[in-house]
Amino acid sequence: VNILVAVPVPFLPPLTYRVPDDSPLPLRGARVRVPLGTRTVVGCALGTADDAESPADLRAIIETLDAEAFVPPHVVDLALWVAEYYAAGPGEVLSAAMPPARASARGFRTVEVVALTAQGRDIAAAFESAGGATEPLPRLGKAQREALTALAGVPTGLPVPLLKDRGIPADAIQRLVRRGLASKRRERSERDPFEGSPSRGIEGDPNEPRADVRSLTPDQDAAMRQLKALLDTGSFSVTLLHGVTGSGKTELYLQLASHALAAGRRVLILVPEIALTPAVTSLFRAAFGERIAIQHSGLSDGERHDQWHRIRRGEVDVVVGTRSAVFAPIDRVGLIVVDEEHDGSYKQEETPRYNGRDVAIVRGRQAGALVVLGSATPSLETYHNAERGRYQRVVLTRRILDRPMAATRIVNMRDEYADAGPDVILSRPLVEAMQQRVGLGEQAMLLLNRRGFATAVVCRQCGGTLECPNCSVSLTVHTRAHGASRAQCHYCNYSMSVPKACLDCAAPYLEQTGFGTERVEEEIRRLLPGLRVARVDRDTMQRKGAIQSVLGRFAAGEIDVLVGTQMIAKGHDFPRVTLVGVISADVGLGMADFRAAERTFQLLTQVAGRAGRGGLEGEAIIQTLFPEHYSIRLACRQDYLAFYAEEIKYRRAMRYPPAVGLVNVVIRGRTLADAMTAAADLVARLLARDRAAFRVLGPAPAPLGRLRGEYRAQFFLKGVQRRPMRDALVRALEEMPELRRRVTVDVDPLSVL
DNA sequence: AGCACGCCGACT
DNA sequence: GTCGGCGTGCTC
Repeated sequence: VNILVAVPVPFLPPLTYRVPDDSPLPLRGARVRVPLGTRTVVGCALGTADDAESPADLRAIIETLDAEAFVPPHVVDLALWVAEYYAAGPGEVLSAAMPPARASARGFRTVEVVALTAQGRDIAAAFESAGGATEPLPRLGKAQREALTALAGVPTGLPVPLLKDRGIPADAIQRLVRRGLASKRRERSERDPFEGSPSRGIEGDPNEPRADVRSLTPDQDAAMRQLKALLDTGSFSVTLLHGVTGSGKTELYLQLASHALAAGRRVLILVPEIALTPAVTSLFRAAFGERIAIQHSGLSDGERHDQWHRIRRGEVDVVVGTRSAVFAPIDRVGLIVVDEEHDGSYKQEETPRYNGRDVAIVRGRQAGALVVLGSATPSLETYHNAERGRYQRVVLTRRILDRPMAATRIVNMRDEYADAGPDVILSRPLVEAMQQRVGLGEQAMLLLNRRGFATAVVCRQCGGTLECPNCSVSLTVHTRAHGASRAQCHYCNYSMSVPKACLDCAAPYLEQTGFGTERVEEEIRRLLPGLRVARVDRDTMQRKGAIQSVLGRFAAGEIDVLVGTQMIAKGHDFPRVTLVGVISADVGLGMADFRAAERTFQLLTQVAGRAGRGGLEGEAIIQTLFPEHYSIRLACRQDYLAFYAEEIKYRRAMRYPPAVGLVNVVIRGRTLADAMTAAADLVARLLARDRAAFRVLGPAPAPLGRLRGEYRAQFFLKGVQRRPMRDALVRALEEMPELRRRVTVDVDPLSVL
């Protein structure tokens, strides 16, 4: 008998293996150890193969690891659906659906660490004392020598990812290992922002006793009745729970989940990446106790592994987690909640490029479950589906306790520039408001979606900007601990010290322009020296526990003003925050991305909702150069319906999603011409197959024309149906196997940059 | 000439 | 992903 096996290798289709007569037949979903090339790997059995179509000389499986299904068969179905829809390999999707492969029972997240062997250290020393060496030195390539030097001073070794950052290819490390000059080992990783007990940290707000929220407002109660009725049908449906920020959606999730459990069905709750703060986690734990599993990105491989098996054994009734939890191995799912369904973190930005929200809907259909999509600012896709009657709609119009929305004020920065010069970062109204609020013992949050100190270094003589040598972007200036500053690439991590003179024309007139969060922090300290300021962005959050520590101090009132990127816009409740400032609402609006307005609207609405969540009245101040832009104007009025009406018009006119389906294809090459030629070739083959079902736009150089040293060409497929686009694309790619390594296919892309 | 690098195709 | 094969170019 022959079986099909999904192997954990990108792009490989299911492979056929022979099952020896004396071996048991692996069931669909069981793990099997199989030979693959010169290695052996663990794959997932998909079922018996059609013997007539199988070639005669098949290799045999080595071992069947599970007597029953390991991955539940319905999750195998789901994974295969995802593989097909997103044009990914079945093996790589199933890897996402399985617990991490090499996890010790109670292990931690691991990294590979390379260290020199005794022999390697001798060689390194010999290289160091270069001229004097009489020993015959081995011939080493540039890459290997760099690795050797990097490792020479560190007897304990360095993590592989770190060496990669320094531009040392994995291949060179492999060569050193094969020569016996270095060795690799696996080690616990220290980089774990959530490490420590997930239930510790900021607790729920003591000012908001649980009993207070548990009794539902009339608004919530009406919504709850509708949701329960839908759940009680026991069949598949999708509901948009459209509730303004602060309207108490989480409480509805909890009660609806209890209702599902009472009916003997299980519950899957998906949340955005950043949302699983200790506060939220403890809320769910308090409600469901032991029979809950919480999965977030900070779990170690070992913890993930343990939880997976707990769920698989049926010991868990509620799974709360980020996008990959959509593959959780639970049975009898009756309710799937996708909280903040519009959030970008549901989309995986590497293969398989699935959207957890959309996969949740497919899983709901498969399981006969109610799928609840919750948001204050639904994605255009979701609202469009609700409008067309494909989804139900349940609306929460009022905030709990009838709290007013924050008063929102727009500051036109053109006026500020006219009055106070072009270097203004904080407008006078914002500075005054900060001073006043903090004076009253309240707190402020300032948001700017741009890291770093300055966004560019410009030469005043030749007008050139300091660019990344590997990517087509300008370098961002970051200040370091000792006051020194470095110019850094946000895409490839390249960094250099800020030069004193222009690299092109040697003129010593370099100017730093544009500002990021670091500069904002400095500006507040300069203008309001008494205030206690802290910053939250990817740069300050490198250390584990850093986020929790800063947010904890902010919650405790030890910080007056918190500056940050959108990391601070989500998921946290700080009752004493009465002022939210948006430094530049225009970041993003200028981008050549059809979702720019939607993202801006969502962010501003969300941010304005941050202010005044306690008993105090809140205010939001939004600085912008385009006060008349509809996404800014309507976000200030918190008018989703008007925004939707405006935006959907634009999407229809331009034929962008949700009016059409979109597939983004990026092709990389060593030169732009190389990438463009390959892209044009692919497009020609696509159109040769099918020129009726979709339109092709491009190819054209990608907006980020060069990335990590490679040139990128891009084209789009637009069509009402996804299938013909995907089919034609997959077929055309099969004709050009040499492109396999250079192509990225993104079905339903969120970002097209 | 000998070797390392890096690209390319194969993997059932 | 990972391996081996192979063309190209560097260095002795």
